[in-house]
Amino acid sequence: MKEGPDIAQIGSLMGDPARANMLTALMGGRALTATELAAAAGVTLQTASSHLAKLEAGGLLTQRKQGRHRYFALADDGVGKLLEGIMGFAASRGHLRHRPGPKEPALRKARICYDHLAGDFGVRMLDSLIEGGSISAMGEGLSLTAQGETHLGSIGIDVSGLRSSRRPLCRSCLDWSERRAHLAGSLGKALLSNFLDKGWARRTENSRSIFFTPEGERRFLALFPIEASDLS
Amino acid sequence: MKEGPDIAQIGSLMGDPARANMLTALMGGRALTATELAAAAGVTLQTASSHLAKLEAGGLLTQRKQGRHRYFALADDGVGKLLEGIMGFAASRGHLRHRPGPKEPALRKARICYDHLAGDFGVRMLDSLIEGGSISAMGEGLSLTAQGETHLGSIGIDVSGLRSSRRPLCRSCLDWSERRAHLAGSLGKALLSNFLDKGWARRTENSRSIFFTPEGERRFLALFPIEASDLS
DNA sequence: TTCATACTTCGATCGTAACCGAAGCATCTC
DNA sequence: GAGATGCTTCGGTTACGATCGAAGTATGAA
Repeated sequence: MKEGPDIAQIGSLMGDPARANMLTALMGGRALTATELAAAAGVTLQTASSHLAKLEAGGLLTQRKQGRHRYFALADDGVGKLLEGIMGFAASRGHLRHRPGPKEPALRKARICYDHLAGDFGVRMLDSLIEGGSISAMGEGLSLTAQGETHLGSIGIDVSGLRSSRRPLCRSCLDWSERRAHLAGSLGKALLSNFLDKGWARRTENSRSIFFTPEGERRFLALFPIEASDLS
Repeated sequence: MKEGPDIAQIGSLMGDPARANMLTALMGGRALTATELAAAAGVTLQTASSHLAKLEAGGLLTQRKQGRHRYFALADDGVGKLLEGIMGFAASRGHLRHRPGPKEPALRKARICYDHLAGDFGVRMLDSLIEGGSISAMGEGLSLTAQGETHLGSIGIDVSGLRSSRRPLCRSCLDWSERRAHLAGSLGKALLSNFLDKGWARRTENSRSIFFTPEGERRFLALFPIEASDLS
């Protein structure tokens, strides 16, 4: 009866609304200070501090001191993957915090999922890469083709450099808003960075949504075309 | 701030030890009555009833009335997948309920993971199928080869029948005890059923562990050989 | 040094939810 | 029908943990 890993510990860590809000905020990928996280969770600084200590002790967060600030971030991309998995599940059961605020549509269109692009744009990008033969899909697995390596190289992605990292190049990640897969892994991260570097898009403050400039959106859509017969 | 799916709801559902024990018990794959689950969780029947109602309302469980019994089971394999994901994560962070009881080694050797084989034997089986060319792996994706279809057909697995189901044939599932992948999906389920039908192994009462008979174990190991140069 | 900012620790309050006893339904057996 | 079993609902207790005020520590600025 006392066998196996303990679900309850991490469950209760994520089960508190304040902590869940903090984790969701950190899914934005960048490290945040205790004060910022307190604001995101809607609690005072003392309370936030206590929550953050628990999350860190639980192995979900890491802390980095920098001057008089303490920056917190998700411990690794395993945490991000887990959170996205739970979000997808929660969405599938209708557990939405659905006061469909003004930022909601922007979030569905394009947002950051830990370190890569998600939402409508993220799903479209992967679909287009598969249709164009740059990525081949097998079950839940994705792999970059030789053609894809050339293609992405021409955009400015150094694939061979990514290959040397310990992290998988391509991973599929279930998108909670679209209920379909988008591209994660080091390649997904590199692509998003590429768009941000080129100025096609930028992050927004205090939200996980990604804002595409009109020009950036035009170029993105041109770069990742999809079949007209899209039924969604 | 109030954007996206609500992690906290399902987090708190799994965060209570009694409920976590119930869910873990149901990972055994078979439906259990309220009384059995109360015993598994170590609470009285009234308390269990309340927990079960919450889990059902949260979409994690389904209920089936049969006579004066009520059988509860995981709502679908999405729940199983989620739970296994969390177990793997919890194990990776050392969140074990580790009073390494007498049943622990048996659980690591062979256990049921919702509906398929996990543990050392589960990992070995997948490794062997990949080595033998029956399954090809690409990233996290798995697919059955033509050779594999013939091979498994000779054991008595009707692959074409499985293909017609809506559920994916092959899926990789991260094993929390071995920290490597084992085979899930409808094929994983069919293989386990096959072993049970042949009498090679049987389920144990009140535990997720799978007991192999000496003869069954011999045949299993012969059927799924692995390279001698196994470093584990 | 003095003051301000960032954060943690302590202590006390308070609400919620887990828990069980007892009573109430439902279903099966005889 | 009467009695047993399986489970739910109700009511009241209890304990845990989330919360914040206040005080304490660390870092930086003046």
